[in-house]
Amino acid sequence: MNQSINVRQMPNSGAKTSCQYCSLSNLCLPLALDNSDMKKLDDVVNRDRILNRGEQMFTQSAPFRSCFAVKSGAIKTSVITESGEEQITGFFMPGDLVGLDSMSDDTHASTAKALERTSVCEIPVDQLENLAHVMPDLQHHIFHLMSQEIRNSHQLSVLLSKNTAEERIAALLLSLSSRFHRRKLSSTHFSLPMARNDIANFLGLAVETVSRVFTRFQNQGLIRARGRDIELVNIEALQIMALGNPQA
Amino acid sequence: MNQSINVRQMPNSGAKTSCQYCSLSNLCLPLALDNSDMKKLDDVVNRDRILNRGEQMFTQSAPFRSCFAVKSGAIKTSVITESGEEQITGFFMPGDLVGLDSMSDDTHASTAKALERTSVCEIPVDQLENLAHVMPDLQHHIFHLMSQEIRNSHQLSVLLSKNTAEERIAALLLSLSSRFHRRKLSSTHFSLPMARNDIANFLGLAVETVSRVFTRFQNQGLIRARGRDIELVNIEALQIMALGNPQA
DNA sequence: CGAGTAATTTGACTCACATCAAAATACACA
DNA sequence: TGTGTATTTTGATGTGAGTCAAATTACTCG
Repeated sequence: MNQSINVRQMPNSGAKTSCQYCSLSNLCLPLALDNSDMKKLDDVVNRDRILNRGEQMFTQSAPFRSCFAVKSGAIKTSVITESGEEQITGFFMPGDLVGLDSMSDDTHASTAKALERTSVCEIPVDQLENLAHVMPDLQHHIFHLMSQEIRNSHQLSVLLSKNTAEERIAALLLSLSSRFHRRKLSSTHFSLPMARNDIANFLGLAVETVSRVFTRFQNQGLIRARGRDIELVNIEALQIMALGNPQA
Repeated sequence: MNQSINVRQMPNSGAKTSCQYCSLSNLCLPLALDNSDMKKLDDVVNRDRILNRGEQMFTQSAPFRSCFAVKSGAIKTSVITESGEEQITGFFMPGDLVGLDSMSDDTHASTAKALERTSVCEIPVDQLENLAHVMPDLQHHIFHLMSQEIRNSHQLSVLLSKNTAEERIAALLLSLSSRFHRRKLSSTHFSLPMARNDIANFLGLAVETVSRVFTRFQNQGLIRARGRDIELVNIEALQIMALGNPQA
């Protein structure tokens, strides 16, 4: 709507930072692009849509018109089964692209909801597709992101079908840790963006089980947890834990 | 099983049926293309690679150079965890495209193995990407297939984390049924391409559980099963079963 | 700040499915 | 066509995590 505004980028809150100057450009779509291509991308992006905690970014079955890049905050996506149950399919952090599971379909395959106050860039898909076929690197990058998402989902399937509650939670903590790390944040001390309930749902566990495992990990000196504040005390032990029983 | 009839009508054995005359063109890549585009696709496809049962089409971590379209037979893909366990991530039937989880990466994210004698068309990715640049419809179609695969995997996650053994197996049988149907084969009487073991692995169950559920279904008059030969006797009941407990 | 509500934790009990063991079939191939 | 191997089935038993219930702690907002 207002892509012309981004001409001036000020180190100011609420400023419309162009892709070129966005601190996430090394994680997000611009990653693959040279400067001139980035300008074109810039023009189709609607910046700074803000979502409050709990607010939906899009809803399953609603018309699909845009993907969203997370700028700050965190998003969860979930699918609702015919019997009405929710299954969280992913957590998205700054730099991640949300909505790829609906690419080239006309309705959303999932629901996306903000876990905290979150700002996103909206990228209309028709324009993204147009750009992609004049910009080979962009097409390549989208293929890459989508295949990455397939792989993530396969990893989740492995976790769900092969691992114990402890292994799943250790794996999730380590995954979050490495994602924070890639964003230049502490990999050992961070704040969980999601509630225990969401962790439980994502990992196919009961909330009570998640809670119990957290306290068990704490008692074993693997982590320190106060609410959402998490400190990974013994990463090596967590890694061994996450691997599961290696003799199997 | 018998789309090979089309192959036969071309001169000499090992005949290269063009995409244009392939009976699977309405399921496979050509679906999205007009005649002139299809010719170009045709030129990059290596036809009629044959795999015997158990033979690997590609292996996890091996260099990724091609996707494969299944012509006849069946393929399973699986990922191997660091602890050496296999998780089957999908079953692929004629018309399906295998290898999308590795698109735009340089190594395969999974292993693909033939469940029975299988023939495939090999499509080099670099050429596929090049074609996609110049053919918007092809690009669009690939996006579509990849997002479809993300969704399939999400569905699997739902199954693994929310459903009982009976519900999972009912869902799998119905999924196979509809896939046979789309290929103009009987939706109520078919031969399972995979062993009980593969079903168990895919659905995150023990073989013994799969076997027990099959006999239970048979005793309840839902199916008739003799080895891999399956007849769906009461589809409605299976559908209700697959939905899971609706009051939850 | 304090009341009301939501999120998290803890405990007691249950059960669906895994595991272990072994028999019954099916299948490959000499 | 028979023999050895792999697959499938059936039975007995154990357990990890779910469920139900209730206390505790953390938030929200007037």
